[in-house]
Amino acid sequence: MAAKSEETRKKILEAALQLFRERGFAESTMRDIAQEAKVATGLAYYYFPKKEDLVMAFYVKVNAEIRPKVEAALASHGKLEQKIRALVYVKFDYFGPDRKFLGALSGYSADPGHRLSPFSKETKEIREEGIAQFRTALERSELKVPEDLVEAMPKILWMYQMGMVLFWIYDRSEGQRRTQLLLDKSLGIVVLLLKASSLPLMRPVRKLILDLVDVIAGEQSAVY
Amino acid sequence: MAAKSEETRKKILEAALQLFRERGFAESTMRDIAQEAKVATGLAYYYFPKKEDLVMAFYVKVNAEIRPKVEAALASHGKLEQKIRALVYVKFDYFGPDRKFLGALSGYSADPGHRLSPFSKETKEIREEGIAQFRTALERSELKVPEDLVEAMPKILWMYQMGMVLFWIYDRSEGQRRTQLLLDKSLGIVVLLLKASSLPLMRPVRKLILDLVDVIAGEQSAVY
DNA sequence: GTCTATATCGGGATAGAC
DNA sequence: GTCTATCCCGATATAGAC
Repeated sequence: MAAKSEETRKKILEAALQLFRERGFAESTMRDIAQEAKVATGLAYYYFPKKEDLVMAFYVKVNAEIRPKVEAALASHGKLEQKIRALVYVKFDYFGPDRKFLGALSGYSADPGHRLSPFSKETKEIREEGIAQFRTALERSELKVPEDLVEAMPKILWMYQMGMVLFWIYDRSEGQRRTQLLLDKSLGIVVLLLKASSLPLMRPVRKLILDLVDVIAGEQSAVY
Repeated sequence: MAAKSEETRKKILEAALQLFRERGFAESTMRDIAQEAKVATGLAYYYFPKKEDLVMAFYVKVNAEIRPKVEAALASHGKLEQKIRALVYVKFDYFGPDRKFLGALSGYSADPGHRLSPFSKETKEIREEGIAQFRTALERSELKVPEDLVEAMPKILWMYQMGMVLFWIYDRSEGQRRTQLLLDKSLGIVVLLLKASSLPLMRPVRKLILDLVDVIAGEQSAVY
């Protein structure tokens, strides 16, 4: 029975997240975290050998908590555009209080070699789940995705989402209006392009795009 | 006559850059740097109050050193595509030995609020110069840029370059072949799109794109 | 103004007692 | 599993020599 242990672990993680939210990642020391959780510093290290491990735990927690919200978003009626928008807004809503914290993390985002990067090996499972959300959105949409794009299109949409989230993180306009604007103006184009890409006429263009996706998310990459 | 002082400053900066190259940014301590430059730690701080200041000095140095190479690239005959490629390759060639170092810096790249970000206020001058390179490339090209795109197009190309450089930084394939592939495959599309955008037919699309650029590089943003 | 030597503060991480 | 005490090291400040 690991109930007690689970309890302590949770207590520490929660204290960490609270501090991360309040002050940001770098500004929260392991000492502070332990103190906030009312345990000894060493104990925090017992459960989370590195400060980064707290972040990984955060990722996993987020993923679990967000799942039902995503499912609700996907279950909604509405066209593909609405579904994509809903998926993105689930993240904005959920991460609302964590913008500052995410800002600190996004430093790692560019480096696929870093454990905490959304493109790393270590976050692969979470990433796959994120991509799957868009796969589902496409499947439940009015769009007939041509066979050769079935694999790539969810990845492209996931990347699009990541871009939006990154922009949102650093969007200092009140209520992140600029991000909303960007989403409004770009989403239409994106969906239009997806639709256009399905025309038989577009086959050569599709080939080009697929090549690009292959290079970016290619075998040798840390991304896949 | 500040010759002596200049000398010392240069010595420290050079030592720093050497260590940054060899071990990376975080791994080089001010102690190490001072030692490498054969001066006391305090002196390094006298010239560069924060470690970041060494990086800003690096940016400025790079900018000066790269200028003649850029001019050579722009003077070359060849079509727009060749000119863009040449501009990007100037950076790859120059930064070749600094890939690891740049990797550490690119952590800041996403945050426009950070001094060292290529999108920050503090790096504005350098950024403007980078954008101007593409403006010149366009002016000297066969492409007739429609009036309403004159401002945005160099910015778009600069962003494209930044993307390539970022990809290159983390490209672990030997000789960064994957980046070359990506450049080969994407550059053609980019130029094609630029050309297509000039057709009068495309006016509504242009409007959309300009709106997007406005939002991304908008007034409220840290970027402009 | 230029430089050295030394001190301080704080944070991640660990060893070992209970 | 949990705690206390401590280590190690980095950034940075400062006192004061030249």
